[in-house]
Amino acid sequence: MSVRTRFAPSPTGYLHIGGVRTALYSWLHARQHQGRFVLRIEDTDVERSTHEATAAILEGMAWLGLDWDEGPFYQMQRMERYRAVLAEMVAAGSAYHCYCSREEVEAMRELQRANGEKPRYDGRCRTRREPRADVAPVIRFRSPDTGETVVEDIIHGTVRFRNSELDDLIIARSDGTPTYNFCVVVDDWDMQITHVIRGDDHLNNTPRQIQILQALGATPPIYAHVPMILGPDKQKLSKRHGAVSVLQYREMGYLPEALLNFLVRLGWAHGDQEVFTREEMIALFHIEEVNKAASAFNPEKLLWLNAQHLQRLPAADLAQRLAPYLVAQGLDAPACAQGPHLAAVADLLRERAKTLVEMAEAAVFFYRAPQQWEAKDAEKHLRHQGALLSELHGALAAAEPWGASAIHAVIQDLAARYEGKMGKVAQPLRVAVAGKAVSPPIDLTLALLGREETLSRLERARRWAESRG
RNA sequence: GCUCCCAUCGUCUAGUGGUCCAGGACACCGGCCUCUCACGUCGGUAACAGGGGUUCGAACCCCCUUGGGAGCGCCA
Repeated sequence: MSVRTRFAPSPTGYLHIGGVRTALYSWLHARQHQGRFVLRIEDTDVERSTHEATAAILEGMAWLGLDWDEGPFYQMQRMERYRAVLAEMVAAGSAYHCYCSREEVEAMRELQRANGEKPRYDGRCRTRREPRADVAPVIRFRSPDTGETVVEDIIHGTVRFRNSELDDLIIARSDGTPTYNFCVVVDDWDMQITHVIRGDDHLNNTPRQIQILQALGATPPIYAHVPMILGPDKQKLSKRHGAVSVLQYREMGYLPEALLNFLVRLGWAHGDQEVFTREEMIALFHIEEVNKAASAFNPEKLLWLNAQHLQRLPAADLAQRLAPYLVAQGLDAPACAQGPHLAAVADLLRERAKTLVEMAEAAVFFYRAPQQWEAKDAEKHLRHQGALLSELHGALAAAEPWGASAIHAVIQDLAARYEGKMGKVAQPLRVAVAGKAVSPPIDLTLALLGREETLSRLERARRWAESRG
């Protein structure tokens, strides 16, 4: 049988980092087995589900390149099917109507808790014959009282649950809508999911789902419960840890492949390899090698990985990814088209930027002359340098042909006359042109900027220096 | 409280009974490179939670303790 996996988020919020990792593992598993990856939206919680959340999930998946082969399926559109299965189960006696009020059940649980027991429904409606006229019943699954249910988990191994621990759970609300544990089972069954890969917070639900599957006469899928991702402080990952939504990472200038690479390594390793391409992940990842322990999210390592992937991107590709971030810096397309070739700029900037946002910030001066110089840098490198700037202007105006080596020669010649240090010349030049004391190598920078723009910026700096004495 | 899961450097991990006085990566600290900032490179600090077993031998197997997490919803 060919592999079929699924990702089944509920649209009650953004697509978060933890969800992405289980999606990634499921996707990877399907891809490496030439299987199918199914996307299913679990929207049966009408109260909390929103269209915005659904849209954010789809957008996040698309950005990450986690493409699905089937779906998205929406559970709300499968109500008829659920009702039919529910009716069959009631008819077969594997489920029954329960007329207990919420208050009654709550009182029951309260008492059990007081006695130090695990709160559970006692099954008092199992044998009820007559419906209560004034209450809309829920439907409960009739769970076996004896024996045990065994989960064979790819990651955790064999996990045993005594059936006496599991009570008769509600599978349909009093308004007739089915609940989570029931929907997943029917869906995974109908969609012929072979491998259920999900967070290990679901491990405790699994025996119940297996029991329902058995009552339905279906064969349970293979389960893999992956550990959770914690915040850097080892606490449950939440908003106070900063970004948890994938789309925020896009905003912050991360590459999807870097985020995926980071996530795949959280709980899994392939020897000493740290950097993986999408193809390598598909080829090398194995769900059975995933760790059992939860792992902490490490933002510094993600940043480093992002830099690694920035390093490896072809220049043209890099430029294309960078463009939207330039717009965010206030540069429009025409402005960029007039300046130096973006691929060349990006290529120059890549090894000193860890995110696309940083790279965009560093790229701005190539397309827009600095409005003012960084005060400290101007004070240190421009002031009293009128003569030097003037000489530089003259020499660069004469440099032939305009290019890094000619520019380099100009700087060297001048440096020989200014204490012999390159820095004595390069720094004033850098501040004049870039507006600050940090930029890529100055010869390469000027070569890209162009002679005309360079001279005009130099001239402005010279006037400033002379006006300041 | 009950049930289930988990436990190697600060963090991500390698390690599946001897080749481990525990390897790699991020971060951190130092050197080198250098026109700035970075990149790169060389080196350093740093861990098998504790206690019992099993074994000639345990990071690796078993048990207990401790610590962490999850579940116990007409949420998913």
